Amino acid sequence: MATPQQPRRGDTRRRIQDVALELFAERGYEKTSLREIAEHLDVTKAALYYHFKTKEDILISITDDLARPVDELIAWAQSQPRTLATKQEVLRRYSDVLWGAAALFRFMQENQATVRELSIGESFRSKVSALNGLLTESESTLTAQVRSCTALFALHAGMFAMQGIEADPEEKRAAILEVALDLVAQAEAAVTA
Amino acid sequence: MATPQQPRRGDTRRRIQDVALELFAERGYEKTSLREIAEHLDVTKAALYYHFKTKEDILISITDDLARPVDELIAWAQSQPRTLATKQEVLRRYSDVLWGAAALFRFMQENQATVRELSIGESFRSKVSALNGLLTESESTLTAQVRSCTALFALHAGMFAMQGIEADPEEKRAAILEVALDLVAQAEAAVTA
Amino acid sequence: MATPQQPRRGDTRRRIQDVALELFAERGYEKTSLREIAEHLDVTKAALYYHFKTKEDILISITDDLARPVDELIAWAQSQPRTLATKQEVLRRYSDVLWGAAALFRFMQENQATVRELSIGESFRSKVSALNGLLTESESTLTAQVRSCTALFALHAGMFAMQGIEADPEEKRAAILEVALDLVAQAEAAVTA
Amino acid sequence: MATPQQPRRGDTRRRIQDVALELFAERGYEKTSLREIAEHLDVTKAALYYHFKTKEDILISITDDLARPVDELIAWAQSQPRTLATKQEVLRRYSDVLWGAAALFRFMQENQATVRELSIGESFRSKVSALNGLLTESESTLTAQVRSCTALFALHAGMFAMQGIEADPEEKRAAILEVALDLVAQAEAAVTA
DNA sequence: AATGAATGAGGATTCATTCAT
DNA sequence: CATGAATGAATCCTCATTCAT
Repeated sequence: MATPQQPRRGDTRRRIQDVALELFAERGYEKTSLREIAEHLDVTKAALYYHFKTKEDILISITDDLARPVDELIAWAQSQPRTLATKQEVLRRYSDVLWGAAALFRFMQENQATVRELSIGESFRSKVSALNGLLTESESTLTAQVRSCTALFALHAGMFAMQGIEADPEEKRAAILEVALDLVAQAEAAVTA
Repeated sequence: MATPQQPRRGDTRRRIQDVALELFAERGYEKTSLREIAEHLDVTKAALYYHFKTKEDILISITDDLARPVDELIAWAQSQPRTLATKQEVLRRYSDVLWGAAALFRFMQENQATVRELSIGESFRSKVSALNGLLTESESTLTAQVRSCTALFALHAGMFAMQGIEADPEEKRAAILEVALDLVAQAEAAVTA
Repeated sequence: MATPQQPRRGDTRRRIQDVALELFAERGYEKTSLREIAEHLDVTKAALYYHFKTKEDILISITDDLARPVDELIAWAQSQPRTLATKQEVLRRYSDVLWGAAALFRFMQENQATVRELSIGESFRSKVSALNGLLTESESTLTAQVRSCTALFALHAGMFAMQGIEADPEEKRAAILEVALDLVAQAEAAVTA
Repeated sequence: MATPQQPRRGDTRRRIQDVALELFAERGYEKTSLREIAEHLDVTKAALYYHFKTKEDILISITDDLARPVDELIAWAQSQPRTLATKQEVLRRYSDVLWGAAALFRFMQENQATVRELSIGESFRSKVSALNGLLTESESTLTAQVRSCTALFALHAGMFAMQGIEADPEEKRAAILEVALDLVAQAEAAVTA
């Protein structure tokens, strides 16, 4: 039965991703150097290059792994009827996805200027855009569209920006979701009315 | 008479601020080098240092100039009764402030990770926090609090993140404000009820 | 076989130290740029940073290596009786140490203003001070104390400042040592008398 | 009459020299920037250039003013018989000169590496050399020559390097002079014997 | 699977100096 | 008598990346 004490073998790749994401989210992409990442892992910079072609590649690999659920969510939603129930389920699931990979989404939100110039930028933007499209009916009121859109951003903002509100994290998350659900409901109401 | 060919003459300091903010907002703070700024202005890097002590100092000076209205708004709000009307007026004025210095606030939003490590980070955070405090009643429902908070972020997000919605900018801005106003109204209703 | 054409191979670190010390002693610490050092070695500036964290670090490493004998001398002297014989042996050995790392001590002497602001400054000062304490009896005449002190500085000055006197280096060194030995003898005599 | 309150007029040139010397002696020539000097005087860098052609020029002017006594001393000594009495008087007067312009000589001693590359370097070296020549008889013993030389350096070292010895400054200075006088006496004795 | 040694490009910053006003 | 504005050259240092071993 192996030596569990050992710093694991073979999973270096994942450890790099973990540390990199942590640092990227903490200090920003540009301000995080490969030297830092390597030092945190007690490895050489060159070791990183054995596992990844470039710095950007590390980020891409992280995104590939962690953002897949968003694609799955979009795919699922596209196969459903465009009802209020679906939209609300999208929000519920999106909330799960967001909290499941909080570090990555925090990173995306706090490094938008940087990410925009990276290859993942476009793909991320298009995902958010797709989600938005699923929630919004382009023929409805401008106000209704904004409401749907806001529902989405409420979830985003809720992850980190609402630290002013003190409450049990899970309760807070529930409250945020509630507000978001309500927003799409109102948006829908405007159309149906 | 009138303005001669070269627009330089004492206004270099302001020109630096303008170009810097433009580039910071466009490409991010870290990725914008002083060389770039200097080249855009057709000046030497050293000239920048005649006007500002450090790179960060350029940003600080911009913030000092452009974020003052936020402080004024906060001061005003603190002298008003904590009624729904006040809160809605805060949102209206904040919307004006935001659009009046769009580039700066866009920068702040898209470079959060960077800004957090800069001296302006804390001061910006505390301003948003103060505004939040003015909109939120800490003894009200969690949901109500989230709603107030969301009103604020709707304005923020509205500036750049809602590009999916195609409409006349002014109309869109009005719609966003309307949603925000509605959110605080709903929050207030919960308390009063 | 034997040493091939290129003498590089793991000894880069030492080569940097050698060239750096040479240039520091020749042109002064501030006036010696890392570019110069790199060029003398036919390496990139960045290579220096692979081996040393900072410019000051290069100097520190040199001092660590070359000033050790002084510490050993101090330690030895402290384990001996405070007799004239011991003091004279201290001077003899110090003379050896000084001439054994002439470039470093020349540097220290000719860059005092600079060194004072560097981390090695304090440690160097304290070494000289310790040596002085070993030669001087604080309860003896002021003149006697000055004489002991002068003995030490005669050795220092002798290394470079006495170029006016033309003579065989070794003979000159012997003469300087003789004068120094004589000075402590006179100092001691005053006490004993 | 007149306004003595005023920050003096016309003596700016001297004030620059004073501040410059103070800073040069304190932090070293290279590490003292013209900006620093200007700031200490509450003037613009450009103002310095009104009074002096270059940074080096400031130092030259200081040296010209303060080192003149050394030239006078040398001239006087050359007109005297080469007796022990003369040599001792040279030391006495040199001690006065040294303590009369302590900052300058401290600077010279602690910035030798820098000074060597400046135009004043050669002139300073030649003065010390001339003094040495006046104290030393080239046909005497090597040891005797070293003794004379050491007498001179004892005075130099005495100014700053003997801070380990605690005593009233004037008494210390007297003791140092005594040791120096004694050294040339011993040197002379060897020849006469 | 990883290291040791190095590079080239570029970063922010500082300096002595100039000159029109 | 002095300033305000600017420059060109240099500084130390950091970074992502490479490659032979």
